[in-house]
Amino acid sequence: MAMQISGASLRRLPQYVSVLVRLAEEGQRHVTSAELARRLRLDETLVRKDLAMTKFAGKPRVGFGVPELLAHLRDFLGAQHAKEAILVGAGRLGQALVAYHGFEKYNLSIVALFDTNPEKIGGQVEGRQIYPLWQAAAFARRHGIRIAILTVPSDAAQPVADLLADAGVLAFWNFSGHPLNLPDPVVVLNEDLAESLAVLSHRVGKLTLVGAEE
Amino acid sequence: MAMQISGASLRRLPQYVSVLVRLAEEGQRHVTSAELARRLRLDETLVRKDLAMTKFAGKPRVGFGVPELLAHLRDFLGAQHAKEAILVGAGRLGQALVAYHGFEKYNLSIVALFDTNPEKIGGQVEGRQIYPLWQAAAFARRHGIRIAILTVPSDAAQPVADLLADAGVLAFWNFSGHPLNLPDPVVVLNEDLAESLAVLSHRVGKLTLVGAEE
DNA sequence: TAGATTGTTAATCGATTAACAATC
DNA sequence: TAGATTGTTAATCGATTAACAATC
Repeated sequence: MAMQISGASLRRLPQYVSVLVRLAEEGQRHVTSAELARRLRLDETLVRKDLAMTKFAGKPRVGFGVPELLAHLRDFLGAQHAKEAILVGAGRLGQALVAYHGFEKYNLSIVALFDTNPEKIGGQVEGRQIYPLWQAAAFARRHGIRIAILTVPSDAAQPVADLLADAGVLAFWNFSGHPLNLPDPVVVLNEDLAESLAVLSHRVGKLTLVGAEE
Repeated sequence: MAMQISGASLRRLPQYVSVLVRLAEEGQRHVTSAELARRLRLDETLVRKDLAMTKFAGKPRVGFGVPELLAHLRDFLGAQHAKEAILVGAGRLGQALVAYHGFEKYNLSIVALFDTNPEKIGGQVEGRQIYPLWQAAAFARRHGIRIAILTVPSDAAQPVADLLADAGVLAFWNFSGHPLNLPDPVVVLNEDLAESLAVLSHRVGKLTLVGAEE
């Protein structure tokens, strides 16, 4: 019992949140699963299942309370606890992530950046200091950091992750493209642009064969 | 017949490519499905199925020819045709993508950037010119651009995509976080950091409950 | 030949969709 | 009450894994 929510369901929750935000702005009090499904092009049963997984109950004949569901989902998504993260690799992608304001919704803040480039060290990005990489593990240990965002070159990913895991980091958001190998309780979320690009490239290849018109 | 390859399989192909590149550098001539599976933590049957979907045949008792399979997969992933893309939204994420050199492997080049910010217009990123947004559709039409990368704010995503689709763009790589609604032959690949962050945030939330030690 | 490894068919698993009973 | 909508159980679908026959 207490069924674990699937990754696929979890990925849909932010989409519900974003629709609910719009509905709340429009002052709508309730929404049906059919309406949510229509807006997100999902099956309405799937919507009810997803919401049921978060333990939120709707009302027959009425639907789901918009502000209540919104608050509930935000809470469920871990927005209740403030979380601090460090970012390793202050290149363009790293800087783009620091500037991305989507984190705040999840109560996640990037408190420091680390890099090996002497020209970057000592600088700031969006008000956060860039420190030398060798200080990262000690920083994580001292501040009890549990989350690290890796935007380092792929060769550096595994050694950096090992160091940080030793220092108590429990979750890695890995943009390096190199799959990480870490002991069990550690959470790794791999983000690989090359994978997506493969899908796009292959699909476009097919289109251009078909679309030989003109 | 001529079974369509699944998105899940397609996403694994770049991983095979990256392992094969390493094996090729080490001078290894052949590799077994078991070895590929071990390195990527997959089931070996899955590896054989994925490769079979691309119509590449291995040799019993020997395995798969490393250079041949590498060339075959690159070709299958659409690396055979040069493809030109434009990028709309020259913010930090857009600039990070322009600087990301993974595209080249797929023979995809970003030929121009577009933005509404007058301070950015006329500037360059990695040698590519930034033009005013209102010129994007005409540019796409004139140069026969088939691929657009959207790194615009979420409100702007749909209207920009509509304009570009009208101008003949067939594929969108959408980083805006706003799901796009486009007529059928058009390929849309949504990349949503918020979805991934939801997964991470929820998993970390669980960990910190358990990890109440210390 | 014998045996390692492929390629493919069958079984399992998990996620989505359909059907429908419960509820306000 | 009647009927719209939820919540849940059953059916379907697709992807992964297991079993095994084909092959060099």
